[in-house]
Amino acid sequence: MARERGGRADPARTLALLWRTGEGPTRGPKQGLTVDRVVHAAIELADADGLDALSMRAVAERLGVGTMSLYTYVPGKAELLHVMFDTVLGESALPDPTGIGWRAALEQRARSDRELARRHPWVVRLWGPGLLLMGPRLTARAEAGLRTVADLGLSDAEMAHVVDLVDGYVRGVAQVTVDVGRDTLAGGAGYDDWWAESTPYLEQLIRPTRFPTLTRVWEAGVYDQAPDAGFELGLRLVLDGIENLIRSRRSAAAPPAPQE
Amino acid sequence: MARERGGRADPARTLALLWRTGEGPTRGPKQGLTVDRVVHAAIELADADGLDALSMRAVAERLGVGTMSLYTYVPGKAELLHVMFDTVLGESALPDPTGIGWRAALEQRARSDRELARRHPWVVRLWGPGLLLMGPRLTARAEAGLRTVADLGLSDAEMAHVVDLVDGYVRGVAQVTVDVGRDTLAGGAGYDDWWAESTPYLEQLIRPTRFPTLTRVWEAGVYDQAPDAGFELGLRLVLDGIENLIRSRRSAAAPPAPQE
DNA sequence: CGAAAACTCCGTATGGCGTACCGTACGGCA
DNA sequence: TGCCGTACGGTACGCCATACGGAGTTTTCG
Repeated sequence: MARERGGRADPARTLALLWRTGEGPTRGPKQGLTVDRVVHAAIELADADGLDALSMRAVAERLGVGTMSLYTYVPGKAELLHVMFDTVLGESALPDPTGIGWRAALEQRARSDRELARRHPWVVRLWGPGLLLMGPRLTARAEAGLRTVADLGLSDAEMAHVVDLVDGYVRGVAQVTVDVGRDTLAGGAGYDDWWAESTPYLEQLIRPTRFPTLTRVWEAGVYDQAPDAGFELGLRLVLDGIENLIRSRRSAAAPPAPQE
Repeated sequence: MARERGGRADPARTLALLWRTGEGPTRGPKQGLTVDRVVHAAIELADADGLDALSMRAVAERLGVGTMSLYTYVPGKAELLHVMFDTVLGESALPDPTGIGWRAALEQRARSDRELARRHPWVVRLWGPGLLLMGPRLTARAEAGLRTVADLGLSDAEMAHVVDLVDGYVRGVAQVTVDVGRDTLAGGAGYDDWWAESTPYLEQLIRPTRFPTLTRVWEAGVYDQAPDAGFELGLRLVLDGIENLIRSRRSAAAPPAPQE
């Protein structure tokens, strides 16, 4: 009939895992591991060898237990990934706008996220796409983000969208920056290897006649820069856009207020 | 010694596949399929059942051939995904700024991409993260994008960053919008099912005392909206930011020039 | 105090995947 | 005509997540 409770795809069980609610068993042998040890082993493994190398076997081996023992602590791999994600989110700072203002706070938030993505390249593969479960850290992030832009004259929806915009921007840059390539790339060759080896062919295919602007920009060396060279510029533009919005909302609320 | 040429992870072979350069064999039996038929079968399959259901076996079955026959046309699954991606990119329009201006052109580009992501939810999983190979459509996109913001007084690098900013924004929204959940979600339950079933637990965990701003916004119903409700607002802010930049560059270059 | 119940650990097995290998049949070219 | 490169595809290998069930351990209850 209904799916067995306590198993996989059970919101109650998964949320209890994320929030570390739920008491352990009273009967039976002592547990040799903890959820935390499992999660941290998985995180270390993902940091070292990438998400694609993260298998239940590998995690179990690193912990010196049988593969199936992990399923005592975690309902399945999907849930493990969710907990890994929420755990590592805790490393990103949640700056308070009091004193420094909303713009500086959002900027710090963005930079902190970017460093998180550098430390743990695999998070960007879990962050953007797919369902995000509200674990304690993600919830704290959401609260802090909204608080940053509260009391600026924005509507509730606008507050949420503005924070999402900044977060999404950082995620987008991280996705092209971070060497996720290592995971995805066929053959195990590095990003630079592939790029270097394919350049001669590309230069033959991308003729200046058909792609004049692109070749001009290419030859100007723009694509030789680090792929996140535009991070600062983009962040500034995004924040400028937000500032525009805030100013317009403010001036609408308070009639006598010349701009600039 | 060196990896066998013509095999996998060979840039020459992969690029030839993307650009449809490279002549077929002269000897041997006639080929029963074409690269195009393979790619389109794979695209249909991904559209219908999601990326996770896309296996070489499934593609072969849909085409009525043995699994291994696919490897005659395509070096491996990774390369097939690259070709699928570049193929489907061709569906997105590349608006010309002449007449309508750069802002309207970028806006159309953004909207067109968003519809592409709706038609083929799986593209957002290939788009952002990982290495993007310069196939013909991606190249055309880059050219068109740069052309849109050429001659506005921006530097070459700024042109590239500005286009990337808009593209990245759309990708970010698409990633949270699109029902990628179907692929990733454990247990096969729908997004709404999961959300509905987990809400009571969430409301117990996310106490108003600890997360006052979040609960206020939550209770205002902001998160009941479609997840891409902020698309229009965010796009406007991003374009505003770009407009700021362009204006500042213009006024710096040409001293006596009233706008409009 | 003994037995049942609840629990951990994990060996084994199932069904998926990508793809290497190789035998067979084909067909253009010498 | 015969050669040899090629297409096709069966089989097999080594991964993966994980279902199932047995053996051993601890708590609880009769």
